[in-house]
Amino acid sequence: MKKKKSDLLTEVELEFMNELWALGEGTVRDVLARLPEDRNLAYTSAATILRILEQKEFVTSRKEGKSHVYIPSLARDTYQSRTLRDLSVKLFDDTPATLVARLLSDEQLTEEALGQIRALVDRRLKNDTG
Amino acid sequence: MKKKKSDLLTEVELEFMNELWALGEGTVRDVLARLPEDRNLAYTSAATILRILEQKEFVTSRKEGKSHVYIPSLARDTYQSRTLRDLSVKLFDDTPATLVARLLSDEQLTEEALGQIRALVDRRLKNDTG
DNA sequence: TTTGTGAAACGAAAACCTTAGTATTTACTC
DNA sequence: GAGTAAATACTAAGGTTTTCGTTTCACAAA
Repeated sequence: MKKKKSDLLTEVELEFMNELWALGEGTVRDVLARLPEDRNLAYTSAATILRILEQKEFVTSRKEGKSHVYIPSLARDTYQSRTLRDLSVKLFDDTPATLVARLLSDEQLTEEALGQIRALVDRRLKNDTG
Repeated sequence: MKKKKSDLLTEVELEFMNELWALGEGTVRDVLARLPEDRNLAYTSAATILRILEQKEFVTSRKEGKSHVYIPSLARDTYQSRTLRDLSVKLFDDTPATLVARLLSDEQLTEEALGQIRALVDRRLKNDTG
């Protein structure tokens, strides 16, 4: 029996994964350097988070010199999909169209974003039928 | 200075809010009755969750007989938008088009859902220009 | 060999979430 | 008013998350 327990990242874990995804891979110090100026997180705290991420198998690591280099073990795309599916189920009655509807109803949505979205939908339709 | 602290519901809080949104309003017993058979949550636990939701101002309540009737104090739509904005920022570089792209790339997306999404985008574009 | 430096490992405190047992209050009945 | 059933309030235990200090370790420098 697996423990499963959600597969989703916590707030801080996501914060760290975002930096690792941007870097490709990195040490504790690499990640820490990318956090906002006012984040002020102790080195040991960052190390702990990365150790936990490894334990949860969101990253792997290799030894390089005296440091660990951490590497994401799942792609950002994959995690994005997973998150959207989870959100769909929990808050949008498992109906992606409702999710898009809500996104489109956001007043702050720019004209540019709207155009991009239309293009994406068009392309996806073309690929399906053509 | 406000406390802010995220404005987002926890897992169980969302579970309860979903029932309240479906009901319009309800007592502890009403919500409990809607939870899945195998949920097996004690009455007092459910009461605690609703009390917490009230304390966090996600619901209000009025006294009716000897019970409290709980009423959502924000619409589901509103919370959906809030969640999407949060997710956009945290996982999609604040670029809603990327979010839609990921949604569309989901293999499990049905033809029907795709059609609905296209219709939504079209309608939104028409309303903007016309 | 001792000392110094940078990193990892360990342990744990503080905050918050989830669950539920016990005590108290409330509204109704006799 | 006393009894009773149902509801709320209180309290706390156990788990997870976030944070960081202390200790240990490896290696280089004196």
